[in-house]
Amino acid sequence: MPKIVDHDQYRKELLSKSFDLFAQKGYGSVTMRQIAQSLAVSTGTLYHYFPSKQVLFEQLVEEISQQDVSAALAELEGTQTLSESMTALGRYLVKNEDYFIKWTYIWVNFCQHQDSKTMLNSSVLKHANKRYQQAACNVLGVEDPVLATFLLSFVNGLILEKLWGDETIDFIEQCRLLGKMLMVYLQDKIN
Amino acid sequence: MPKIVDHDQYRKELLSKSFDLFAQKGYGSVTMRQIAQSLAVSTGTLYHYFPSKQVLFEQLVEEISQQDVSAALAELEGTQTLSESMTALGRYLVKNEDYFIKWTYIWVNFCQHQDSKTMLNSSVLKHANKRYQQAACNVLGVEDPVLATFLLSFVNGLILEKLWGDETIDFIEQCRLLGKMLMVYLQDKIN
Amino acid sequence: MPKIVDHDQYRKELLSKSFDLFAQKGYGSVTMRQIAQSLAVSTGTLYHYFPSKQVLFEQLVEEISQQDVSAALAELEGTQTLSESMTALGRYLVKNEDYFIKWTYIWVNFCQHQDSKTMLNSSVLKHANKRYQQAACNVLGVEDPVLATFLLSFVNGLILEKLWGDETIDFIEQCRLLGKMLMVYLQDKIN
Amino acid sequence: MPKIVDHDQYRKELLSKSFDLFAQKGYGSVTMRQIAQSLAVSTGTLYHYFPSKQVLFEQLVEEISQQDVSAALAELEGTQTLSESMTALGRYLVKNEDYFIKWTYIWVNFCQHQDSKTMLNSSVLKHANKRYQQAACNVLGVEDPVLATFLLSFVNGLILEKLWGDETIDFIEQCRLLGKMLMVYLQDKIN
DNA sequence: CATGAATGAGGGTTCATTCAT
DNA sequence: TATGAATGAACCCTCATTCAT
Repeated sequence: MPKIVDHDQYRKELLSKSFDLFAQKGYGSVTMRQIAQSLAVSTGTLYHYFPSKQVLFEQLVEEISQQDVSAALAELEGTQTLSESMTALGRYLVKNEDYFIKWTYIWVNFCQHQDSKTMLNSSVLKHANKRYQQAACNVLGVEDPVLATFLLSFVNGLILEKLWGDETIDFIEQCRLLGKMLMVYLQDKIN
Repeated sequence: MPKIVDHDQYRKELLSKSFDLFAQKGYGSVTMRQIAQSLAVSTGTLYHYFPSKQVLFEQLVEEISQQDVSAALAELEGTQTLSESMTALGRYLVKNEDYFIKWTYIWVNFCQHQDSKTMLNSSVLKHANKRYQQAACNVLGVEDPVLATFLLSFVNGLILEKLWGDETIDFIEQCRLLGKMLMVYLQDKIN
Repeated sequence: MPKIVDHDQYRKELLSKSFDLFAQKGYGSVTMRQIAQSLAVSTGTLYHYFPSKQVLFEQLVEEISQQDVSAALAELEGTQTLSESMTALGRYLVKNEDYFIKWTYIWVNFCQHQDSKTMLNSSVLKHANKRYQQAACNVLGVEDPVLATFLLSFVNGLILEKLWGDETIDFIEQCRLLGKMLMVYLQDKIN
Repeated sequence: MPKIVDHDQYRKELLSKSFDLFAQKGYGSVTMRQIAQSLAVSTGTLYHYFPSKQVLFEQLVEEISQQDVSAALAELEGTQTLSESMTALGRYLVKNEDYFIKWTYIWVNFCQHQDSKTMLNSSVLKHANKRYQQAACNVLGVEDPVLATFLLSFVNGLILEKLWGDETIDFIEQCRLLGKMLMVYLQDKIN
């Protein structure tokens, strides 16, 4: 009977624990020792689960990208009107602000390392993108890719502004504004 | 008499030339040798102008933040209606897409290194923020900070989506959509 | 299970092996690479055992200062008269000439680097000093600090003269001279 | 008319000003920039007067070794008895303690660098040695090389003890002790 | 003569990675 | 499996030295 019941699960555990470190320092500035230390394992063990720093990072990104968006979006369900949805979205952003900022750091880091190499791995990016598009459509209740992109961009931008240290930003206020704009826009479109 | 060099101007020249490299590789993954090589100087010379990699990077960020936003935004002037403004904005983004993506990489890298240290330097961030807010108001023709933030977030988000490799995004289409939404929204507000 | 190494003992082994190099070249002129090479390890290994060149050197000094003086002086025991003691001392110096010269180089280097910094570490110096004083008293068979200092100074000076390249110096002759002087002096004091 | 009346004199001025720096930091740890700065000239100027750091140092040593010993020893003249001479010697050491310590640092550094290279330059050492021997004979009033070496060693040793941080040492007391010992010794020899 | 910008080899130190245990 | 000692290339940075002005 091995000590660790599930090799793969332990691997994922290590990945999720290394998330913060990569987000805070950036890929190029974290060392394998630091990671090992923060995971309370030896470097040898780290290399037992991941063949290289590069791969570790890529698996981390993949892990993030596979976290089920729909599950998260369940929180936004049960809302009837667009207005309610947007308010819920605002609250959701506020609640997970830290996570989203870290998430943004990691993705940006990942892309920064991708475009200097083969963009083969971009499949993970593209796949993630699709799911976010779909999620946006669900939230909006409209199957319009342009509008979905609009929503995603806006949300990304809000996070980015926060990441840049603008503490005056009010996610809820902003989302409410978006809600109003969407409503009058869609209304207008129908007429 | 020493070699005649305008020390400060040369320094700025080196800074602007190092922009691309930092954007492509990220702070932690660029080496001083690479920078020196891409600037066609020796490492010694690099250190003659910058006391450390850290400082070089910080000065680069400062340099970027001091590039005159208003001059750039002059391009958007001469537009009469909001609709025209937004279309112009879209074209502007398309034209400078590469620059904005690099610009985003650099700022994100900068923030990533800041928050592990004293956030004292955030003055440069805050200052830059203010100017972007003002620029947004100018473009909108409305002095509403919430709306300005809305616009900025949206634009940031668009860039970010592009940065993430979504090549399907159409800046012009998105900006036109934003234009429409703003119009009906502002109209509705008046009534 | 890791490689089994007696970390501390190996550290001391490395220290004693680096003694010659520091003595020959001087602190500021030895490189860590040279040290590593002469110890037949990699620089990485060197840094595994010592956090810095500075600390390596300081530990070397400490190691030297802890070498048991009394054990060495046992050689001088078994002598009955002052005259015999001094002759023994002379032979002792001749036998260990090389070591004492190196020893002097190292201590001088150490002091040279101390006085530009906090003299906190001087504890090691003071402690060593005391033990040498005591050893001098033992050799003299007299508990007179002034006389002890006299002896120590003389011995130090002899080494120093040798260090300076004076090959004509004859330790035994000099020590015999010292012996005579001490004898007539002590005799005279009694009368 | 050149700015500097006498090239050679200016060179010596630079040398004597660099004395302290070499003494404090040690040959291997001083940089040409530091020297230039402390001399308030540019590195270029430094190299105008000295072809290399090595040569600068060697010339410094030579300069030291050529400082007229006899002139300095004039202070000890006018003493009648050995006892008086020794007391004068003690005062002389006290007065010039700092200088002698620095002097020792420099010489030790010099030797440290010599023995790893060709000992050709030892001529300067040998020459200096001879003059010190002669000076010692003068002070003693006896033309005995062994006794001269004895005196020199003792004085060297006193300085060395001070250099090592032993602040309890009393040069005058020690020299007086030496005086007594010499007296009874010489007296005894005659009988 | 004097300056200080420029160089690039080399210094101290770190790091991803390997491997004996 | 798990460990951490070991490696050496590569990192950031410094230095003696050169040379255009």
